[in-house]
Amino acid sequence: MPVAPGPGAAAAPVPRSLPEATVKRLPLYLQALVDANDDRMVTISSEELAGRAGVNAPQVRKDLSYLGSYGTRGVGYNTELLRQQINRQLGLNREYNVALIGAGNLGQALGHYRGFAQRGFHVVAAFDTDPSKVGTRLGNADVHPLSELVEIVRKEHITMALIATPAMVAQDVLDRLVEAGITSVLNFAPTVLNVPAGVYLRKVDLAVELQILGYYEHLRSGRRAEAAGLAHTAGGR
Amino acid sequence: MPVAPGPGAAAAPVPRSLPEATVKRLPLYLQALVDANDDRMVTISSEELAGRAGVNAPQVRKDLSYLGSYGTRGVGYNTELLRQQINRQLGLNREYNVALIGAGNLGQALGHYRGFAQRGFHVVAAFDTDPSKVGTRLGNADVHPLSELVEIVRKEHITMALIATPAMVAQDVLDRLVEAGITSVLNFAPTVLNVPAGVYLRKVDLAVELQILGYYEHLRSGRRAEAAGLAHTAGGR
DNA sequence: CCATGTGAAAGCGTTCACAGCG
DNA sequence: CGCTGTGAACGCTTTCACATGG
Repeated sequence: MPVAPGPGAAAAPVPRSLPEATVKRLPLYLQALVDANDDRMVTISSEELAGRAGVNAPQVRKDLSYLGSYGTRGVGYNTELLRQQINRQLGLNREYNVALIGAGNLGQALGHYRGFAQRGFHVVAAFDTDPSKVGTRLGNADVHPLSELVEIVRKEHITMALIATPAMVAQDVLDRLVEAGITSVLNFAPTVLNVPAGVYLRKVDLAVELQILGYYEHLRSGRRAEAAGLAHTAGGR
Repeated sequence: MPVAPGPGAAAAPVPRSLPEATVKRLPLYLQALVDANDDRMVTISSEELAGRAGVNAPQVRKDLSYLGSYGTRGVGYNTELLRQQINRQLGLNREYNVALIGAGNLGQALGHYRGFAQRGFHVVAAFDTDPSKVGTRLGNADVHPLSELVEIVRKEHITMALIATPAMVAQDVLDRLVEAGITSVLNFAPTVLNVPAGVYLRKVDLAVELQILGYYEHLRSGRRAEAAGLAHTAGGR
């Protein structure tokens, strides 16, 4: 429905809006394609790609159809071509400068994580209020006092930020980030944050993930007890 | 894809199967209720709860209706009662023992994270192959060699695991966890893992989160460039 | 009178079956 | 002939409007 590439849109209809669910899977396909390339595969079928990405084949074909027709019927997709197309769609053919706020447990892990730089996301500056952390080095970034945030974000052309602070200060930090002109934020603090329109905020809550896991564990253990005919008082545990 | 709820589970008293989307939001309501309790609120409306959880009011009411009727018409929900009910539904009225595999950057952050224990998830043992890490302490857990995994998991009654290893070894680690009888796993390694039926596997991929963020950043910057003469006010939320 | 609880409608996302094309 | 690309069916989620009951 949103397709029909009009006349004149020959080379690069790049930023077309994709379904959110598809966007979430594209990085998986990308990784699978990189792996397939390492395995010297020149072409790959939707079936094979699906297996490597952990989804099913019709899903892969539907998702890829949103990008255009980059496959060859009867053959499959050219691994390298498809990789480039997904890379382009995701905007990964350029580099991003990222700020990291909070140099505690999680902040340190994020600052040292190599997976970010490998994909073009460079943590170029870290911030913390703790004087004993300021001045230290975190991965490739210096740890600055929070008071310098706005200044440094602008000077270093930072467009994205990771919030890894305690929940209490997360909203204050976010407000400063917005003031500095940042438009994309990944929040690891377990709290709801408010952003003005035009800023994209995404949340990762590790404790929530565990609680979801706990629900299914709980559900299953309840079923196991029932299956054994032990409605209640199912011995110990 | 992981563990279909499955039919046949009719009216069971406590562990009734909830829609997956609802399960993901219950932890948010829980946190909002704890906060509201701290603010001395005895009752709370769906409107107020929605605001604190970052969702909308009809969504809250629909979600809560799956748990039963714990509200009072014309008044709202009793904060403490609702908190208990959600707690019970999520299976958080008991404690879980958790294994942490991988004591690198991310593993250390997870091992020290206090949010887990606060919610009843206790990391009681950590594992790593690196001899320099084995024997050290990580939060409340000792770091053991990976070879002792099966033995210790059984001895410590561990039912859940966090995989924070390099992608290369994640499948091997998972196989051992399954062998040891673990049924719920949260995987932080950026790779697709295969589990037998009956084991619930959930994945958190930090690089993927950043790539999704990058897509929307890219999309927006493309739009800004296009916004030469087209007055198209932001219609987002 | 007010906010909950809920059918019904609308909106998305996934799955399917097969037409289309190399 | 094989695998892609896609319209259409299906199922899950969200939204809405309002009947319900304290």
